[in-house]
Formats: sequence, structure tokens, C-alpha cells
Amino acid sequence: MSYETAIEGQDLARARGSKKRTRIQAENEERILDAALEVFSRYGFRGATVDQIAEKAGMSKPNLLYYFRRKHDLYTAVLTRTLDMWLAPFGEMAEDGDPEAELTGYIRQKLEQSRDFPHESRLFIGEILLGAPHLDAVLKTDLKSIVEEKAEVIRRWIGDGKLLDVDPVHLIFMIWATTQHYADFDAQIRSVLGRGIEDPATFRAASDTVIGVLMRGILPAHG
Amino acid sequence: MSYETAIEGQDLARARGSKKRTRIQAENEERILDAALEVFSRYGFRGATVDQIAEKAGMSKPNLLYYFRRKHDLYTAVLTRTLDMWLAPFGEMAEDGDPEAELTGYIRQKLEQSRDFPHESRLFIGEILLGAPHLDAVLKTDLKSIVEEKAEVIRRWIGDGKLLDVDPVHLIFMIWATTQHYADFDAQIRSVLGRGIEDPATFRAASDTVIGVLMRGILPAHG
DNA sequence: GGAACTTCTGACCATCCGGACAAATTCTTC
DNA sequence: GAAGAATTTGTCCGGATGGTCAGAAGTTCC
Repeated sequence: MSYETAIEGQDLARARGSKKRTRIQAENEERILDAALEVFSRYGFRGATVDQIAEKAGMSKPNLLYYFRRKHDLYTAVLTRTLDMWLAPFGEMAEDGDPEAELTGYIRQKLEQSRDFPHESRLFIGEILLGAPHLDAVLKTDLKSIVEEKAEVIRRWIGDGKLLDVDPVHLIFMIWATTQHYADFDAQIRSVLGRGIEDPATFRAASDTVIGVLMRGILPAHG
Repeated sequence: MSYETAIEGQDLARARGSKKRTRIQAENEERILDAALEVFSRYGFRGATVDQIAEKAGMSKPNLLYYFRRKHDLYTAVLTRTLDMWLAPFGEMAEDGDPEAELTGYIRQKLEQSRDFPHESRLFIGEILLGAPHLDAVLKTDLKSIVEEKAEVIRRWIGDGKLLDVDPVHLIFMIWATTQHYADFDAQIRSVLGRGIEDPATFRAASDTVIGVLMRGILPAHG
């Protein structure tokens, strides 16, 4: 599954129709995308400035615009680069596994994502706040279908008596909400706890609580 | 509990030291604040423009700036106006009540907030994404202390054997995450479900699932 | 070591944005 | 209905912002 949008001139190699991308090209584009991720995730599309991204990437604005001709191209490039990786753990949830193990593993992976890639999480919520203008098509097709697919898996587990009867889609939302919360609300969590999810003890407390409450909430009483 | 910041010139009446606010003043300030809430919650502080807010409020930019001299004043005015109301249900959770009823009621109220005041929810997450520059002091004092206070209540319930042994602060985070998710991720939810939390059936499914899973996750097995 | 190509930069431009200001209009009060 | 206060608007300004362009500097490859 690939979410690449077919926008012309998105990056240099594609725009020029050249065969190979140079070493410098690859390096700089990566530096730019990393910088853009940080800035877009904090300020949103409108609030971010090309100058700011260029400075963070360690190059001049015209040079950045040599690689991505428009701010908008850069934004969609960051979004699409991130989306596949972001949804990957969801796809790994297997029907033939043990529901408790599969779901526990998935929740843990999502918490690790929030810890290790908070900018990516915040980039998406910024786009969602805007009404998802750039992701709308992808959400309504690819995301919707993969959610329905996994909801069907959960429904079968419920039918087999392995899970309590809960609405599968809302359960998925609960998992996303509780795990991404640690990335998206980092500043708030840090104010209350004094530390964020990157702190090992905090990560352990968070994952114990989230996994404990959610799993007890959906597993049949044992015994 | 009031979170009013002591910023000079925040609004007209205060800035001029006048005794009463006129009818027109009150009306226009409210219209401006409503419009500002919508725009700031979508685009964030930087991404919002004064022109856009003025247009949505149905007045010219200079006239808006007559009421709020700086964009920044308007932003903090919207934030502070919203914060008290936003945290109100949390304060209502009473220690002497039944834990199950108190927590269920609180979760339901938070879901109603997400349904009825989604802009307010999104305004806050925008501020949090920015690193909470305007709310930092308030979060580290008032929010922190009220969270600690309620965590203590939950801890006592646990001590009395009325709740399972979970980390109270992370439980609070879970409640906030799962309920505000329906406001903050509205666009995503709408893409997947085809409708949002304002739809009665969706609201019912969401609240049944969230309340069901969370309460089963923290209440001692009955029987 | 030089031709051809890629990468980078400084200077520049049009537009947008937050904000100032004086003058015009409307409202309140007597 | 006139004085005085409150409200509204048009116009303007300086700085920021997205983006262009011509040419300089660097790289690759023969």
C-alpha cells in the first residue's frame, strides 16, 4: 500500500525527469524533509515558514526551493513520506494470532511510536485540524478500508468469544487516542508529570495503565 | 478558580479603565471571540489572520483591532475565556460519591463537551502543539494541582477497594484522550465512519464503547 | 583539465500581514 | 437636537513571506 500522490514537480528528480538522484540530492532532500517535519508539526502548514525550515536544514531558502519548488510540495512530501510508516503496525495485526497478544503488541508499538516519533504524530493532527485537505482522499479510501478490515478481524474474535462485545471501530479509536495522546499532548503531560513519555519510568507507567485498562475492558473475565 | 492573565490592554473596557461596557461592546467582543475561536482552532495562532477573523465576525479589521489591539491579546482572551469552562466538569467529580457513577458521569460530560464544543477542544490542542507558550504557567500550577487533587481522590477509591490498582494520573490521561479524540480528530473520524460525534447514533456507540471499556478496565470484577 | 551538468547564492519582487491613524459616522445623554 | 463619547472605516506603513532569476561555485566524467 503506497499513498504517493501524483503531484507534478513534487521533488527535483521527478520534476526534471532525471534517471538517478545524486548523492547530494538524496542527502539534502532528507535533511529538508526532517526539518520540515519539525516545523510543520509545531506550527501547521500556514504557520510554518520556508525560511525557518531552510535554516533548520542548514541551507538558504533559494536552495531549499531548488529541491522543493513550492512550500505545498514540501508539505505533501512530508505527509506522504510519513503515512506509510505511521500505519505500518496496524497492518501487522494478524487475525490468526491470539487476540490478547496481538492487541497488546499493537498498543505497545503505538506507544513506542509516540515515544520515538512524536513529530510525525503531531504532523498528522495538524493536518486533521485543518480538516485534512491534503489527506482527505487517502483517509476516505485507504484508511477507511484498512480500518474496516481490522474491525472485521476484531468482530470475528468477538464472535469466537475471545473478546467482549464492543464496537470494533470505536475500540480502534480508543487505542489510537490513548497512545497518540502521549505524543500530541506532550507539553501538557510534561507540565503535569514533570517529564514526558521518553522517560523510561513514565513509559512503563503509561503502557502498564493503557494496556491494563484497555485489555481488562475487552477481555472476557478470566476464571 | 480563574485563569485570567494580567495582560494589559487585553480588551477595550479594561484598557481604557472605563467603568461599564456598552451593549455594543459586549456584543461585538463576543462576536469577535466566537470568530477567533473558530479560526485559531483551525489554523493555530500563527496560521490565523486578523483579516479572516474580522470577516467571520462581520466587521472590518481596524474595527476588530479597536476592540482587541493586538492579535496576541485576542488569542489569550479566547484561551482564558475557554479554559475555565473546559475544566469545569473535572472539578465536579466528588470524592464522596460512588466511583462508578462519578467516573461514568465525568466521561459522559467530556464526550458531550467534544460534541458540543469541538472548537474549544481544538483550540487547546493547537496551543499544546506550539509547546503551550501561553498556557505553560497555568498548566504547571492550576492544572497540575487539580490533577493531583483528583488523582488523590482516585487513589483513595483504590485504597477502599472500589477501583482496581491503576495509575490515577495515566487513567485521567486516558479519559481525556478517548473523549477529546472525538473533537480533535473529527475529520479523520468523519472519513472513516462517514459521520461525526454530532450524530446521535455515533454518540451513543462512542459513549457506550468508551464508558464500557474504561469502566470494565478499572472496576473490580463484580461477582 | 576542461566541458557539461548540478548545486548554491544574492538580489530582487509582489503579496500578505499586523498594526497605526485621522477622519467620518453613529450612539448616548441631556 | 446638540455636545460629547463611542464606534467604524479608508488609507497607509514597515516588515515578513513565498517565490523568481541570473549567475557564481562546485561536481562529475571524459
